[in-house]
Amino acid sequence: MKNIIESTDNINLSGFRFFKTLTEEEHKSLNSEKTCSSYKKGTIVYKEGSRLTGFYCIIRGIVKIYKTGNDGKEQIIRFAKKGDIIAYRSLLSQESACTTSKIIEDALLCHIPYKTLLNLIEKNSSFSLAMLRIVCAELKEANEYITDIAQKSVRELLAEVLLLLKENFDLDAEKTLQISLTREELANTVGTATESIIRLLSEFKQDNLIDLQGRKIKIINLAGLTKVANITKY
Amino acid sequence: MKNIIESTDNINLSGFRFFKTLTEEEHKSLNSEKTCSSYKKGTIVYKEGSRLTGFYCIIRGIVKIYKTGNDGKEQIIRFAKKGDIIAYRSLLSQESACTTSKIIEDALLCHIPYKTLLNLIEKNSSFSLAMLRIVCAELKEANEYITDIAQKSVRELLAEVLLLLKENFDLDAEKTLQISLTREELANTVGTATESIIRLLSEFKQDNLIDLQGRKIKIINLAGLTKVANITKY
DNA sequence: CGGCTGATTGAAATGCATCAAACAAAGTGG
DNA sequence: CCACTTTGTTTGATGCATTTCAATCAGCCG
Repeated sequence: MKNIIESTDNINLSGFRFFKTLTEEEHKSLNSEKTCSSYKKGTIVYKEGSRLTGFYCIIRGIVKIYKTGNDGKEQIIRFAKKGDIIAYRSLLSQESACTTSKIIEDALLCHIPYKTLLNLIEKNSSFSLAMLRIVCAELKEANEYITDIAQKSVRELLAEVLLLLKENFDLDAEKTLQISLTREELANTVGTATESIIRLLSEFKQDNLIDLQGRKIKIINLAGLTKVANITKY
Repeated sequence: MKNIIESTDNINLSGFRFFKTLTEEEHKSLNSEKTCSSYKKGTIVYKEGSRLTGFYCIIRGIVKIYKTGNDGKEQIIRFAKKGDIIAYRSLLSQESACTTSKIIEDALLCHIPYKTLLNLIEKNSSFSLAMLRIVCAELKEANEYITDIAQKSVRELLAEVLLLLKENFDLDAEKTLQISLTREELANTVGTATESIIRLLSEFKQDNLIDLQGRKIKIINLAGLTKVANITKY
């Protein structure tokens, strides 16, 4: 476990939105039953097929969650960041993990045991409802992504993914996307070939929609990108 | 509401697996608070954007759940049958419906008010857990579908969809798929053009994987179809 | 019978994947 | 600290699966 570089047990989860509904009592036991660890970029938190002992709450850093297709190709399902929880789906279903999760930006995660989760669900109906709403929100996004991936061209999809990343990870003062992905990771999100991503990105750059410097992506024409993405909402 | 042809309030929901965890007391109030109605093929149960007052449990019949893409094309998310519940996702999130659901085989549905659902979640933690597991199961399938749709060829996908339909709706003694879809509906499930479905189906027929008689699809070579679908599991 | 929806086939156009090669960057070990 | 290996990026050329457009046909209903 050389990739877990420090053990930090003085984290308090009470501030995270996910645990808003807990009583003081519950907060106490949650904070004593959790285990926080820091993870280096590249570390795998859990693998497809492994048994899970709990779920994780992300204190900081970014995690990519992906499935391995039948041809071994990775399909990125989502990126999780501060405040998000991961691994809860398979845990609740009491199945082996059906995704792999990998740190893509140095992270601090809290592990919360299954028993603690079950206890909260049993004792605190507000928590259950909050939990239900989280799963429902993720299901909604999954359904929307199915629709997009099934109907849109790679060009539209890439533009949309850039916009989604912007929503989730924001831009800095120079409009640079605050998540750094390889071209291959972008390809594995969109479900296309790395070369296609490269070509489309440089087309977007030529069209003055974005600017590129290595892995840094600046979004310089939001409206234009939205148009390319063929999005009606927002 | 001319498409609701009868009102049947003598249905007892206690037998359905979804309500297994309810106490006798809860069964009673559930059965008194629900409203059952019969729907003709073609009827829309609820539309994208509409406000929901409750969710539905399917007593019999088949319902297709779809989203409308930005170009107006319908993307079928799933087919629901006896014992399944629909509309619960948007209801729990307290949002307008983000899918449309349409009867594709004459159906009998029970409407269960939001209040009743909330009450069950509040009072019965076993029910909450069961509910959570249902949403998690649907999320799992959605994630798997994302991976397939993003990575597989239309040919592989169609084979897989036929197999999924077989799992969910079975075959009769003559190996005929017990769900009848138009070519367009198949196309809207796979996310492709109707013409592609037609061509691929007749290729499958030529390869003696399936047999076609109008909308009836017979699966005569399960192993072969599985191979075409490029599936490792099962 | 005409009108409508769904199914089918053909031909042409194209978006995207694949393969190949070269290059850049970054980390490793002597 | 430099050669080496590895990993990621880029560009070009080619092929193919799938879309699109067009036309015809079959079945069904009022």
